[in-house]
Amino acid sequence: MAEDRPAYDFRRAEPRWQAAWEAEGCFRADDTPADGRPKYYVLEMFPYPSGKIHMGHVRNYTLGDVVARYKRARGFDVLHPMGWDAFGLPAENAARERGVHPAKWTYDNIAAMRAELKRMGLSIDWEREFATCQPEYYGHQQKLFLDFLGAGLVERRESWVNWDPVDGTVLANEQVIDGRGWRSGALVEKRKLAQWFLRITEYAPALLDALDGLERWPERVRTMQAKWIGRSEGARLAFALEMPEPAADGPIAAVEVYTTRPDTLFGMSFLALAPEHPLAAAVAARDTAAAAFVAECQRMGTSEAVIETAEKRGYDTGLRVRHPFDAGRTCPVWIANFVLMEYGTGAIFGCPAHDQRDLDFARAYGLDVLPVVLPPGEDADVFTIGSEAYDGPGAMIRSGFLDGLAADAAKAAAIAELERRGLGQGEINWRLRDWGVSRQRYWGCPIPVIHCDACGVVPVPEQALPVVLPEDVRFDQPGNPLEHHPTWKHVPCPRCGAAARRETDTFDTFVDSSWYFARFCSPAAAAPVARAAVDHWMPVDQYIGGIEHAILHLLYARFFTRAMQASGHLAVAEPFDGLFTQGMVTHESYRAADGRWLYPTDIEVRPDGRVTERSSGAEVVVGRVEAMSKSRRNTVDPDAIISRYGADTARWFILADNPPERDMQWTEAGVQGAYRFTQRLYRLAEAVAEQSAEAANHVPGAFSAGALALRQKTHRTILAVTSAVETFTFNVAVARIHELANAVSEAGRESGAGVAWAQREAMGVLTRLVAPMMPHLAEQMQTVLAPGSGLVARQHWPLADPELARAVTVRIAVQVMGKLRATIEMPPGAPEADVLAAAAAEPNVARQIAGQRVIKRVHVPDRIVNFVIAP
RNA sequence: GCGAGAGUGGCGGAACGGUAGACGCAGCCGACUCAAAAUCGGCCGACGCAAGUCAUGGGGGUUCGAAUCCCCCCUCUCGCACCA
Repeated sequence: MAEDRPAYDFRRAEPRWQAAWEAEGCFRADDTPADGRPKYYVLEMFPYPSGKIHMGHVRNYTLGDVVARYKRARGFDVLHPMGWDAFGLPAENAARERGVHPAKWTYDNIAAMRAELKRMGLSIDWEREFATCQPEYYGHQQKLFLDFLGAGLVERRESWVNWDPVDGTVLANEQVIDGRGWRSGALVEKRKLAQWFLRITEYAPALLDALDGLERWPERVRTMQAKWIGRSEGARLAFALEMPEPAADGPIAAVEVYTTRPDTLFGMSFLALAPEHPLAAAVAARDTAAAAFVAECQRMGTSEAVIETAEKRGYDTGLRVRHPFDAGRTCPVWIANFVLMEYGTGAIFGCPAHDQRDLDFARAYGLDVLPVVLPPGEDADVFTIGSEAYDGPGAMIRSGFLDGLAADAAKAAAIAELERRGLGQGEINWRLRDWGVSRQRYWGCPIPVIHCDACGVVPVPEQALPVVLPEDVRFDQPGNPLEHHPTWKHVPCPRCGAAARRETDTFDTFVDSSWYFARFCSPAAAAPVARAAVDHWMPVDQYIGGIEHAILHLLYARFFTRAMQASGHLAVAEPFDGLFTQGMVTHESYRAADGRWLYPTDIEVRPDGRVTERSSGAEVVVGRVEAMSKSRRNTVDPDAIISRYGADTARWFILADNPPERDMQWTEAGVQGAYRFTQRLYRLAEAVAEQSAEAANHVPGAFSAGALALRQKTHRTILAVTSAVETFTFNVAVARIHELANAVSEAGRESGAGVAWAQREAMGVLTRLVAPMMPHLAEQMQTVLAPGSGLVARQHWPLADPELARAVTVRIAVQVMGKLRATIEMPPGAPEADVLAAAAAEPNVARQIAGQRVIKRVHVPDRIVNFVIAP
């Protein structure tokens, strides 16, 4: 709890130091710096301006600020900008629900959040700030799109969207709840629309291969991206239909299938089509039951998670396909709700014995299960499949010319045979799909093309950019306001001059966030980027953000950077040299007896441990610790925390609590502990400054044992904290800082030679070690310890004296049979014979090995001795 | 459903394959105080008088030695392409 008159008054100090940094321009960077300092570009994922900053932001920007301030202290020229991911659905929802214009809502939110971020004392170059909803930004994005179009990286084609038939609107996946539109409650349908795609699949091999070079990315993010890109080797083959099926575009005689398991072709028992497959549509055209089934599948929406978790269902079309290797054999053709049109060819062959999904489907519909891969050690005559498919290695059985081959060899043999018969060929396939960027919404960057009846799709000429969103739009009817606007879309064709229509779709907001990091290098440039600036600053040296962006945002940004490279905007292929992904901020949740969620500020913890509602005194149920969310009301307002405890306290608690890649739990007790530490450090600085005033100027000739020990602790702490900051283990850095502060306090209890000097040295080091984490407090400590010596924000990171940091003795653990029996103190690097002798001489050890035969003596220098006794 | 991670005292966590529990929070005891708060000092995994034994989600394995490496399982988290 904040005392009435604390020793360190953060309420006065924090604004004062923020003003001082601002006045001295401490955090400004140049687009193309002239001095020779090495560059370091620190970037946190920029926020969506939702209205207020939340603890996730505080955590993200604290982590980034520690890196930025630390690197500055290490002599780097640091670029640390901030902006706003300002387009998106919530602004439009606010417009529909409250009648406020998206632009006003967004800019008001930005103003509020900027003020909150500034109170955190972040070392940001605010002169580079921009919002993606400004024409000065998105106009350049339109230029990039036109360049990509010119480079062949853009395509227009049809794809499926979620359609709300009542609201007459395309729905985002998150707006589809249990198959119904969130606002209308109407059953959602899938609809085909012509849309713009960026051809990210063109870069699939490059995006996959380059993952190996991203050594400063978390392994798990690289793994997730590799799996997402999903390279697979298999075969594409055609199954001839027994009878061609008439269809609108002419009869369909065969179905193409992509498979990674051509070795299991002899185990095939059915063929399954996606509900959107052309053959499924052809069957549905003449078969009302099929049409009903397809329609039902289409009501599931487009989300893959929903499709794959739904019960596996199918419809037997009555059609049959011929087996490619077995002329006499045919298999039924089903339409199945779990087959995805977007992957492969939209049709699969089912081998239930060796694929779990196929097996579940076969069991549900009584289809054959034919094992063709025999696991090692099994007998072919009795081996059967129960409820689990077998996808391990083995030898082929009941597979004609493949019999006896191992599965791998069988794949190659099956592909060779398909090619010989002209039925198919080996193929490398990618799970990654092209990036659909069209959105039927107002609050986004307009796609800069014009549709002309005569000329087709015509790009907006560059001199006509930016295509600016109209401001006079109405949200009182469903659908896209750009579509309804009386004049905006009506323009002459740039090519022939005839009446034409603007594209009314806007870009996916992922496009906005796919190049902002490049724009930050030269935010005022007349082109998307100034070449000299991006060449200097890119790539981002350290990117920091939530793990939830591990795939989409980071993959799109990687693709965009390559596309910008291909179109000559910059030289690098990869945007982020180092990546750190932080965990979420969580909090206990509270519920009243009647089920209402309560805010942490609504509750009270009684001395007896009971938790009650502040207003009524009624008992409160303490729920799980969960990610902070408005719906559960388990949120803590950063602004309130900063007002009550100060920015440094909030920053310190966030860093001290746990490793930053893990979820952290926000607790009141934790914040209070952090607050007490800020006060304690400041009091310690005052006490040391007072006691050692006369010691400040001359180094003592001699140091007592205690003074020397403190000096050693100080210099070891420099090494430990440096290494902890470098490895993002800030919680360990905090622990080491606590230890040094404890050591300074303890040293104060003796009065040996040089103690005061050593304490002063320690406090000077502490000031600079805490500066990246608690920058305001560090400045204040310095005014006490070394008045008039300038801003800590401009000072160099402390250097450890290697002589003082070196260990004088090491403690070696002595084990007998792997169990600890004693520890011994030895000089580092002591000869093995001495160590073993000392170890064996320990009474506890001697007792354990007396009368036993020692068959092995393990000695790991400076760490451990282990005596192994004969059994 | 598929893909990727995580799990250590009452709590957050520390620990190059080498003394499990650093540091902090909470708690307990003491000092200061008329008293409380703040502050300062001490104790603090479980069982045991002790020697010691047990203990890193559960079960197996590798090793002189496993929180750490391997296999199986459980629970939780993130992602699944129109939330950002």
